[in-house]
Amino acid sequence: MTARATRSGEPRNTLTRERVLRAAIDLADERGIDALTMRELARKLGVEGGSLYYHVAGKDDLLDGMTDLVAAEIEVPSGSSDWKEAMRRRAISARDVFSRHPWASGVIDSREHSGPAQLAYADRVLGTLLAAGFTPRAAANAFLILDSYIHGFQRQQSSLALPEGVETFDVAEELLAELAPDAYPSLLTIAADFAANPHDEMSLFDFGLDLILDGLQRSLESQ
Amino acid sequence: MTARATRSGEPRNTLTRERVLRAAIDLADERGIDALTMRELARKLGVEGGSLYYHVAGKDDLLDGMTDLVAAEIEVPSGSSDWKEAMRRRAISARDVFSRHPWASGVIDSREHSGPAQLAYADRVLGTLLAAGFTPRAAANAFLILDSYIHGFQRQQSSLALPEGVETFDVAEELLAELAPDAYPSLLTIAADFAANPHDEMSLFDFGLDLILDGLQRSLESQ
DNA sequence: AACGTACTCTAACGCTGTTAGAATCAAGAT
DNA sequence: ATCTTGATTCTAACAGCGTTAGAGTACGTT
Repeated sequence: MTARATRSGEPRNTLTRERVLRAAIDLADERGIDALTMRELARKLGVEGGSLYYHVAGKDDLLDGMTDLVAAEIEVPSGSSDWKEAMRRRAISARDVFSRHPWASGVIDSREHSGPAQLAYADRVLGTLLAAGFTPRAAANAFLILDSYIHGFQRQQSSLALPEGVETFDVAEELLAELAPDAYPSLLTIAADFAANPHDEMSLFDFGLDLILDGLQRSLESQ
Repeated sequence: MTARATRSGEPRNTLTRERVLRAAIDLADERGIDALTMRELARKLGVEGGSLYYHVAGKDDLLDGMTDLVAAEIEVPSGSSDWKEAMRRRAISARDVFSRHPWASGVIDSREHSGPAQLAYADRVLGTLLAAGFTPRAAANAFLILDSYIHGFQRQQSSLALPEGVETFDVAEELLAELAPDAYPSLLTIAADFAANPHDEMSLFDFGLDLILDGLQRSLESQ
């Protein structure tokens, strides 16, 4: 079973930190973050549970490595003169990445260690804002607002914060109307509107994104 | 030990769902969400682990109940004519609540079921926005942006997303300067600025909050 | 051919959430 | 007073989790 030809000098058939992290990301993508267990990950790699600890310090280290690899997927602004367009592009890129890895947003939120890719990402974003004329304090705040929105949007996509794991707005509307007709009238109005006028995910995201970017621009001009 | 006088008709010395939830919140407040284990919670209540399952369906139900109780602490807008002031007040109230219960923000984010208090909270907020003239879609987006900012701010307060669990900016500055002097220049600039000009938490929060509220008002006027 | 390092396996530890059934308690009915 | 009944808690175990120490294996180097 381990009879793999070793003709070339490259290490053959042996695990790597990178391979472990990639497999972990795949597993979390396919079956959810709760299915990511050390033994299950080992099984996916054709290896026994304890063997992973040679390449990874523990599950915390595993999660940190995964999130940093995901952060590296986010397209980072590079020398663009238009800060607004640069922020829009990186926000949309981040949204795409988090949509490919739905578990990542929540894991990043709960983790306190940042890897090099996350630090580089933050550094480039903040650098773009500073270059645009934002004060350090304003740049930090702009970064916080934008990133919070991206994460919040991802969380909303994952689960609409409505009872019983409802997924679509029309189902939510029915459920609300039956369960408590008069208890949550505004919630019902919103659900009904979204059920009647379905928006695609992209335009919904852009709506809030442009609002934030315009607000940031105005605060920059009056600074 | 269980010899408690039972003179009045009230149930004496017996557990309640409410009491279990309150004790769980206290435990999470005092020793962190990771210390909240069924056995530890039981010990705090002077009872054995399995006994909790008579009052609570499981740990998921426990967490859902806790978050809903916390959500009930948030001051909700009531019949105010000024939507902006109402939103500011409830945002600040929410920030205070999440600052009293630092674990709550993360738990709410990772949970998909919303209890009655959370639904009522959302309903009142959305109702205020709708009454102010926001379209359903704009109201939903405003809610998302504001709530994301509140959660994001809380997360930033809990951990500044800098390496090694750094807490204050001046320590972060030193660490960055030593570890990688030229790797993250903008991050260093920000850290240096915050170390030199310490802002209190409140003014930092208000800074971003006002920016968002102004942006929302503008989008309402041009709607 | 033997060595030594790099990698993996095995087996166990303590901890977690959860459950079924026995035990206990409080109190109303007879 | 005793019996009965239902509500509440205890006991003991289960499977699964992350983690670790030490034994085992493979393989490039000498």
